[in-house]
Amino acid sequence: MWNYRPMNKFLKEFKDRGYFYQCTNEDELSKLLDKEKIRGYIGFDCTAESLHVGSLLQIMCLRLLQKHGHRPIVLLGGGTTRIGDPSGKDKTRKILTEKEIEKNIKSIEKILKSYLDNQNPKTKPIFLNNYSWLKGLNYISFLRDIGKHFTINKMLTFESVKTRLEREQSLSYMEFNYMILQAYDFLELNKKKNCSLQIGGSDQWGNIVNGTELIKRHSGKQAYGLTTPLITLASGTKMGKTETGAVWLDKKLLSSYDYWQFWRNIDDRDVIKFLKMFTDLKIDEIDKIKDQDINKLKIKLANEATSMLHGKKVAQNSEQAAKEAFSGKSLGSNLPSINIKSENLNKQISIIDLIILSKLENSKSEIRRLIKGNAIKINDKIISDEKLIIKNQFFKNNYLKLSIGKKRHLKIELN
RNA sequence: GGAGGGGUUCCAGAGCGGUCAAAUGGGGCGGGCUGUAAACCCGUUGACUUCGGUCUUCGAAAGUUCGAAUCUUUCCCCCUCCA
Repeated sequence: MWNYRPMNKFLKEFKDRGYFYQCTNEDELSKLLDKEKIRGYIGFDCTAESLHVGSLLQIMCLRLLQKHGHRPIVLLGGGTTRIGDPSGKDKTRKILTEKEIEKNIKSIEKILKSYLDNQNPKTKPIFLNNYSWLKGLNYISFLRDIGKHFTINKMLTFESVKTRLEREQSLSYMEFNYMILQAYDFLELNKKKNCSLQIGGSDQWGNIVNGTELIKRHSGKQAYGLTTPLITLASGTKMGKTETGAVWLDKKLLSSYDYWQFWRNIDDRDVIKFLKMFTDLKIDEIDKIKDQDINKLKIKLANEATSMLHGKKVAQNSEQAAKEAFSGKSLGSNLPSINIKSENLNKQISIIDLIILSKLENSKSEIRRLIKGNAIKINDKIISDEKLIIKNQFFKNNYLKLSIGKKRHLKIELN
């Protein structure tokens, strides 16, 4: 075709890595990105105390913007979290207190900073909290300036609203306004920060389109939206569970060892896809190695993903710990560990109490069951007596390795 | 406003006076097989236990009964249909 032009590099990589789901106007966005370095934003909801892997794809998008010389804006939804996004929710979610939200924002910001390049002045992320402009809104002027651009007729057609109404589940006026506020955020960022792109998960499509349309009507400017697909695992389940629960991007909530394990245990069928999505390896590099031994690839994935969050050293330690833990014999000096006081031993602590103390399990009945099922090991020896008293002899150089099942290992240190 | 149906253990869903800590399926956990995968097979899945049992659970409260998830009353919440 005579007017063929290659797709913008950012967009191409965005697609190649599997981040792409929908775009408001792909051709024009591609041209714009070729022409200039832009600012793009992603909003993060601050309902939880930290981010988990569910948000990792969005974070990767921010990194990709940086990589191509664009500047990411991170919008922390301090204001909108006070309202609650009804998208994908059956019920009104619980409203958090101001304090909780502030605390969440701080810890989320910290995580994002660890993923992004904060040095390059041209691409370093801009952190904003929409509470700063939402809190002072004047109701009447907001209705006149912004409200007039929204029709109820249209708003009622949005999926998030429709499903609520269809199921006759109440949707409060407060939540109904969420989409307007998010659109307003985009307008505000467009006006004040010259932000012309919003990226979000596919469930945000409606909210994003509202934003670009509002900008068009209000300022006559063109803005763009991009969405990422919902990641589903080959097994059909939602991404983000480990042996212990949610996969937090915060070592206080999930140890780096467990984080590494999460990636190590990815379903075979998802490995290449995730290498593309969640590592910095080049696409052609991944294509070259994709026929390698699947377990090597999983280790690579785990190392890459863990380094990105916790650093290379920690990733290596986790790999080492895993090797030791699964090869069986050695103590696994890099395993997560806890300390117990030697007085506890003098008090004749039983195996059950030791496990309770370690917090690996919190039900004594469950521990008894595990013992019956040959699941509990101390220093790789199966424990079959639930009344076993733990004595000093179990500790080698003040260490003891406690295992539950094949995957949960803990180093217990005496002091 | 009128007429019905329902709220059961993580979820779905049976039970409808004692044999019910509650069928079955899913999920979870553990074991086996393997590759720390998937699939498959087996076990387990309220808490505590001196392993004899004990205690707490079937929307909430009160009641009937020797005995209630099961019957009665009141309350709360959901759903379907008709206006």
